[in-house]
This record gives sequence, structure tokens and C-alpha cells, in this order.
Amino acid sequence: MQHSSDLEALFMQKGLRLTTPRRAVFEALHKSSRPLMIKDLIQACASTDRTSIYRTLGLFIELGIAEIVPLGWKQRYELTGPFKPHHHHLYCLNCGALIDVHSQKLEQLVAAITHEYGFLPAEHKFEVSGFCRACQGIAPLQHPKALGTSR
Amino acid sequence: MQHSSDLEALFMQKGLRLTTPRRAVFEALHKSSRPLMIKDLIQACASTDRTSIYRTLGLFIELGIAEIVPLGWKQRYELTGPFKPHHHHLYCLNCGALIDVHSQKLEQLVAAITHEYGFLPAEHKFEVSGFCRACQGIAPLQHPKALGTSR
DNA sequence: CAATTATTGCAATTTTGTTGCAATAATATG
DNA sequence: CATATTATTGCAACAAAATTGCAATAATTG
Repeated sequence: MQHSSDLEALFMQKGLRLTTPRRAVFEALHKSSRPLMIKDLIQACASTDRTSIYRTLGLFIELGIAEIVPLGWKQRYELTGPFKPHHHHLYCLNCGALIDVHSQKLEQLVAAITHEYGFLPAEHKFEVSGFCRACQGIAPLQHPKALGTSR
Repeated sequence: MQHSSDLEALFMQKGLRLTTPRRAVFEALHKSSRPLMIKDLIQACASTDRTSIYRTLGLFIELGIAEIVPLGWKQRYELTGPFKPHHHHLYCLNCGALIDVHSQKLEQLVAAITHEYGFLPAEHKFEVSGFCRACQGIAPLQHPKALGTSR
């Protein structure tokens, strides 16, 4: 992967070790087109202990290369920053579809709002749930429970 | 509380029963100035079973009178809609301070973005984490772990 | 190669969220 | 008012998510 070198450079620079478990978590996240639930990560990194996966996620988040994506009741995890361009999601409550959104206006608004309060932003979350074009009219209004990553 | 009648009216209208557990969850959320973690809710509604609290939260969310607020790794729960005006948060990673944000521009942006995709929005989340005015400079960059509701 | 430090795996535990079902409480019906 | 119906709850058991302490291991430094 062409990203390996960037990742190695980042870890080197911070005096951190790019170990097998960390590579595994990174690869699993990188391969996926959508944010992964923890169970999917654990499955994908079968030879890595749960604990290390959580610790790695925490580290990635501190480094700004991963983030928690809150969809429904469950957290999901996704790469961001240098390895997957920062974006947000439209989440269909009926079919689970995820639409990636890149909005320059939103980024500007974050800057404007935080500036107003003298607040120094580190990261921000923006997620919209509702109904995608295909599911409108058909869909019963409900709260997302067990919509898995597969749909 | 002057809200009781509104709540009763809403439940009546939907053919739902405003029972003791539901009142307890509502009151706990209503009394709190910040979103509550589930453990705080369970503590506040000591005479109500966990299961009923979760079911009540699910119901409130469907009714649009409560929402999940994702801060750090843990979900929190807060009233919204008719009982607490819709808003978002700036969350200080150092001291846990929460600043409420009301932004008309953000609401407009949600409409604009979703319209672009033919997406029908039901709800949206917007949370910014970083450092409040007081904590800038002092604060070591870290990820929020066990910042309780009390700070 | 020895000493130091970073990182991991393991086991145990805690916290969070879910499920099925019988008991209960509220409401409607005759 | 008694009974039938339905909504809602509590309980117990479980499943999933996340955390903790600690000893073992791997990498790095001197």
C-alpha cells in the first residue's frame, strides 16, 4: 500500500512503533469503505487482542488519523486526516445506506462558531440521519437499532 | 413543572401512557443542564429498571423529544424539541466543559446539504471537541476517556 | 549483550445495551 | 362494576462494548 510509508513516517516522527497490531487495525479501517463497528474490527484483526484494538483506536484518534462516527446507538470507527479525507455522513434509517459528504461550508462554519467562543477546535462530528431518496415514502419512521455494517 | 401538561398532551395524542418510569426519565433529563450518561440516568431513576430506561429513551428519541449526544467514547442523552431547544455543543477535552451552541446557519446548512442528495433529514448531530478559552495553552492533547458528567 | 522503554496479550471486571416472558397497570367494553 | 384487552413494566439472563492491572514480550538504547 502506498500509505504505509506515510504511516511509518508519522509513527517514526512521534517516536511510536508501527507494530503488527497497529498495522492490522490500520489496514482493516483502510480497506473498508464505511466506518466499522468494533465487532467488525475485532473480526478483521482476528489475531489481535481486543484490548490492543481499543488502545490502537485511542492512539489513532489522538494522532488525528481516525475518529469515532456515531450512528444510532453504536459507535463506529473510520480513518480520517491524511489517510481518508475528512468527511461526514448521511445515514438512511431504513436501509442503512451511508452517503459521504464533503462540505467546505461546514468546515468554515465550525471555524466561525468556535472562534465566537474563543474555543480551539480539535475535531468535530456532523452526522445526519433520515431517509435516502430510494427509501422515502416506503419507510416507517423508526430508530436505528441493529443495522449492521453490511447494509 | 409547567412542562408536565405538554408532555401529557403529547402522550395522550399519540395514545401512549405517561407512566411513572417515563416521568422519572423525563424529569432526570429535564433537571440536568447537560446530557447524561446512562449510568447517571440509572442512578437518577433508581426505582426504575435499566430496561425501562432504555426503552423510554428509545421512545423519546422516536417522538423527537430526546437525542443521543456523542461525546468521547460514551453516548449521552439529552432532551430536545419542545422541552429543550435544539442545540449543539462545544466540548472541552481538558476540563469537560460544555458550551451550548445554537446556530441558525448550521440548520440551514443541513437543509442545503440534504436537499442536494434528495435526502430527507430526520435528525442531525453536530459536536465540536477541543479546548475552551480557559484550557488553551495549559492543556495536554489527549482523548477524552472518563470525563464524567460532573465536570 | 544488558538495561530500558514501549507495547502486547491475557484474564478479570465493568459498563452498556438487548431479549423473552410473566406480572402488572391502565384502558376500554359490555 | 366486572371482565377483556392492550400497553407497559420488572426480572433474569444474556450479549456486546469497553476498561484495568499485570506479567510477558519485543524493540531500542547505551
